[in-house]
Amino acid sequence: MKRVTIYDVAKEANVSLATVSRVINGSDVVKLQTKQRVDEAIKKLGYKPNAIAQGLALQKTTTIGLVIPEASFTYTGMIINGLLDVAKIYGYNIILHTITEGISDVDMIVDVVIKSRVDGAIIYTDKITEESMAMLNDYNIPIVVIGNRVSAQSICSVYVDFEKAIYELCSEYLDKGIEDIAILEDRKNENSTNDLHNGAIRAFKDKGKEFNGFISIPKEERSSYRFLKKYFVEHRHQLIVVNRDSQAMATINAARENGILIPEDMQLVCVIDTKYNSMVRPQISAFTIPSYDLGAVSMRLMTKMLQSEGVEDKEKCLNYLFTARETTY
Amino acid sequence: MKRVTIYDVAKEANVSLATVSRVINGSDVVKLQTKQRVDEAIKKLGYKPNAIAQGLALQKTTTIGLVIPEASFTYTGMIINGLLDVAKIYGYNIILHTITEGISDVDMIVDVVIKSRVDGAIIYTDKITEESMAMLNDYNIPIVVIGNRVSAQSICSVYVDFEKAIYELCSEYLDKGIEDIAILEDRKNENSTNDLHNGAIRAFKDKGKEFNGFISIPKEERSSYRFLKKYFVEHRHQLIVVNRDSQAMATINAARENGILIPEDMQLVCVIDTKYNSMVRPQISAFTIPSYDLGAVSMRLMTKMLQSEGVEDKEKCLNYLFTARETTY
DNA sequence: CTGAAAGCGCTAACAC
DNA sequence: GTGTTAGCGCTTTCAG
Repeated sequence: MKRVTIYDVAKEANVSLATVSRVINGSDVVKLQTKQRVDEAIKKLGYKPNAIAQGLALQKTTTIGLVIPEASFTYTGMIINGLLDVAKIYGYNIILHTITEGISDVDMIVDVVIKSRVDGAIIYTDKITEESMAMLNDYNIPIVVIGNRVSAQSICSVYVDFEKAIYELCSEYLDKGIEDIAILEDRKNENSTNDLHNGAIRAFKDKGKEFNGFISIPKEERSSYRFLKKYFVEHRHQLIVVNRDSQAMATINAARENGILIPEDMQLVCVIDTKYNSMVRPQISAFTIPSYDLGAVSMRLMTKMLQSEGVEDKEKCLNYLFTARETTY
Repeated sequence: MKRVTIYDVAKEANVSLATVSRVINGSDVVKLQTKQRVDEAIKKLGYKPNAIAQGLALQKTTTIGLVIPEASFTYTGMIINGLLDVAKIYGYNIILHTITEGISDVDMIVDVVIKSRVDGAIIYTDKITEESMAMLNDYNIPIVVIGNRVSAQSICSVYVDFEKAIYELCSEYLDKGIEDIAILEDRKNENSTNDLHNGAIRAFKDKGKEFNGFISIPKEERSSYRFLKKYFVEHRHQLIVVNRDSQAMATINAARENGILIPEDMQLVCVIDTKYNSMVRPQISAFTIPSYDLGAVSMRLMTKMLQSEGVEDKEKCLNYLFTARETTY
């Protein structure tokens, strides 16, 4: 089926293509009668404007590039949902890019993102380096970074302050006299791990104590579970903080298999909440990240940047919420 | 920063834009010396070809549209991963569209998909109607449908035969003398539910029996869990088959809260396996769908269609695999 | 209110 | 080998 162009419509409606263009774009200077003729022609021919050609002519594509870590959909899913919903409202398309570890890949993304001439990019990854960011910034394309607090000329960010969250959590437990607190490394999320660690350090320091409950998982270990199963043979904690749901489950299983009762012997807090946390037994206490909002706000921010409405605040901090379930008391 | 065009590069390298174009596209007729000059200019200016303009000129975009049900990332995640990996290899971009219930939305997707002039579309949803499919087919754009067995002139499909899977499962249990088998409706996946149901019916029929263990969830119930909690007060089964991991967990929780032991009193099989099935306790027996492959194969099929290599088989059936865990014996 | 014409950046014949 | 030129489909001044 031959694609019907604006020209075909013009001929059918007996007007010039300029007029058709006006009708398409809702220009109000067209006489109602002509508009109707054009509308009919469009319908009859089943004409759909070629977004590519529009993109070329307008120098914008109404699509934005989304960059996420590969294979991360379980925890980025909600973010993407939020993003898509807002994108849909504003009529933006999303081009999906995943990023693998290793710098070279980042360059590839920058390459693709630039070539595809998206109007903007939303990036969610710990692994992107400052250089790549600078590169992107050079191209002067609006960027929203999710998860890290950064900003620059054309870069905004939306994040949740976990350092603060953990700070408050630790402070509270310290006040209750619970001092043997451990934080489990999440090798897949360096930055968040650092945030957690720093929050704990600060909380302990403020009470005149020193935090040294950071559990790092040796490189050679294939999974948190395998590691923890051995770890718990000799180690105990009163409270353990982990990053993702899968780590939480791994912790529960490993602890249980070593005779550690949760929450009686050890309490557990998962930082990133997902629906699975409340599906498993015991239900896992967690910080609810407003994932959906994280995506929605990012996209909203993006639209603002694109319309160069003044973006008053380039760094948006969203609030977390602690949901106590069965792994704490 | 002003975008640098092919024209700037041409001027810089002192050649015509045609030559630059040739270099970009790796045409081998360019003299090495000129090529080098052009390459230098490209590097110096930081030139990146405008994919939009290329798209216009070539009448193709090297991007394909992916259509999935909204908020489905937990179970489509792996599919998307497979898809993206193959897409990356072949240099295709992915535009992401989500589809909500309700026909009108489908038209919107068709609209967007056509307007964005993707080279092809990969669709994963139960909800798309035959009409919309026909519409898409009219536009003569290559389509790969994931999950359902359909094909047409420009439509291929990749699926897993669950009807057969359930048929075999039921047959096996019937042989063992277990006849009280139930299948739980998945309101979010009509078609799969039907497949399951049909498989069971066929299995029973082949043994000269009748299947009537279909559990449909009343419309007014907000979740499987809430429904099952009440359901299990009066009902028992020897084997229950559910579609998704979340339903499996709901079933376990609801059953347990009604004093039903799994697998002792009731065995449980989840149709769509995810990593969560092996993280929870008891670990859930499930059919492993080759999700990643589903995505990868689909994308591979798409590339074939796009290069109009003869696609010998328009309907690709992938094999499932039964993974027995702790909810069956 | 509508039409003519000049691009947007690139590719692909077709010349030289 | 390389340059010239005519589109790809649409938007947008600028005239009328």
